[in-house]
Amino acid sequence: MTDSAPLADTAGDPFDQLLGYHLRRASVRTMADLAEALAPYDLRPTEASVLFVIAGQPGITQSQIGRALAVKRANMVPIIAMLESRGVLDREPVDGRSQGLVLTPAGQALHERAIAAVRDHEERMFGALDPATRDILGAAMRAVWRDDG
Amino acid sequence: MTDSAPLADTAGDPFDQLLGYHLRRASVRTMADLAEALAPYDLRPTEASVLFVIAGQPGITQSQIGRALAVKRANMVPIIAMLESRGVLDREPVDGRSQGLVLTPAGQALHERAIAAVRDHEERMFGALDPATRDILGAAMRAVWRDDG
DNA sequence: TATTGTTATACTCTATAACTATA
DNA sequence: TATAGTTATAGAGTATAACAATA
Repeated sequence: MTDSAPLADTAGDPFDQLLGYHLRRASVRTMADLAEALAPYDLRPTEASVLFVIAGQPGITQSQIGRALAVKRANMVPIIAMLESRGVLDREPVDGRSQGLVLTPAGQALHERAIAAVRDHEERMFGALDPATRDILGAAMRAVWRDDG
Repeated sequence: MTDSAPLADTAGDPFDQLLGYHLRRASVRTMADLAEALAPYDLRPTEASVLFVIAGQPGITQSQIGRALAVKRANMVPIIAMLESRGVLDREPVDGRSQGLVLTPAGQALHERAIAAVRDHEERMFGALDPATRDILGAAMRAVWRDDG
């Protein structure tokens, strides 16, 4: 090491160079804000994401949603059950074991409100970043989580 | 909207423009890899981060660590208790209610191993990104989670 | 009055194992 | 054999409320 290296700085912040740490902190803060934004609709972030998928692909099954969102089959069960019990979605049997999922009118209305809440949330979290930075961020994040499956 | 807009694409991926979604997916994958990387040392990511802070600031109290890491006071208790019971750290009373925390020799050795594991992990997760992108990423993530406190 | 450490408790999300029924 | 839905269960991290002891 050189004798003029700013040792105190490195010792003072052990996480300075650790992208994973800042990624985690940013994600926790973002999720907390999203949870708060969706709370008025009694929606958890995961439930909202499921709503988004069904709205975009009516008739999709819960296993397919799970694969799209990286939510395990077993964990999809209570999410779908909750949304169904609230009258947000309907199950339409496609064969003996699968059910196509579609939003009810109430579900479509809820979806619209969730979309608006998420848009506001995104603006709060990332609105201060310039578009070029946002693009780099999006591409990099995709590269990180898509690197495998 | 223009008549040549690729509607199918937007409908096909409702999360395309949602930075928070990709941030979350990247964070989950990164945390899973980190957990796996630290598992051989029987260390949870949060425990490792506490180790890092104490190594960088010997004598720090658990409340101070909590503030630095955004871990609630109440949640610091079992973490510190676990690390102490493992012989990783010692408590040195500074006044009647606070205890300065320092790593034991075993704790320092564990810290070194954790550092190496985290470095390998960071390389696995972000090594494919070029340095300029990593810098932009780090700055943007910081801006997101530091925007308030 | 404010802070430290603590206990108790609950929620969200993730993970695995195993079962039934169907393809 | 493989897949869909399901049940049960566990773990990690986060959150709040409240308390005693100390500053």
